[in-house]
Amino acid sequence: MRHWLMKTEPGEFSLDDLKRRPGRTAGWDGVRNYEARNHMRDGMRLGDRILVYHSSVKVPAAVGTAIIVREAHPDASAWDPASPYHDPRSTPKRPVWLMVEIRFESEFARPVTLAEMRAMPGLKDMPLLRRGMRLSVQPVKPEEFAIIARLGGRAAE
DNA sequence: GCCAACGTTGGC
DNA sequence: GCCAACGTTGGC
Repeated sequence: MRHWLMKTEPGEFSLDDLKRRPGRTAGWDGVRNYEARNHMRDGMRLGDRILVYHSSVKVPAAVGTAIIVREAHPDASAWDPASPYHDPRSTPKRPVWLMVEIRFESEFARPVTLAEMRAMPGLKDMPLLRRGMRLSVQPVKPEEFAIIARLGGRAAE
């Protein structure tokens, strides 16, 4: 089992939104970056654990966890002209963009802020902490996942 | 194929 | 709101 971090702007879609969905699941559509797509396609497998991270907010933070419940499949929003994620290069015959489906697992007792992560020696190699890192789907080491889960007030398992 | 210009991301 | 960093685009 691998571990990942997925960014989302809570104004668009938050961990709370995920929790309120029927079945507490959601398709993670709208990823329009090749490296992120390739992580979903080549790396993510059923049961992998996700850190859900809220970006573009006053206090950016990891707020909880989720699990992959469906592996990469075509992202239909790409060929929907009405979607903000529309990309005419992608068609049902030749999909360019992919999505996974995730299910809510836990909400941290308290958010683990970016500043807090920067202060933890055990997290210093996380891509998230690198200057200018914008990748919205990133691999996370099991140790890093455990540290963050513990900071958030949740047993690491 | 190079690379400058441009648009976007996202912390601060 | 600023702006650094990055990915993408398009002229050549």
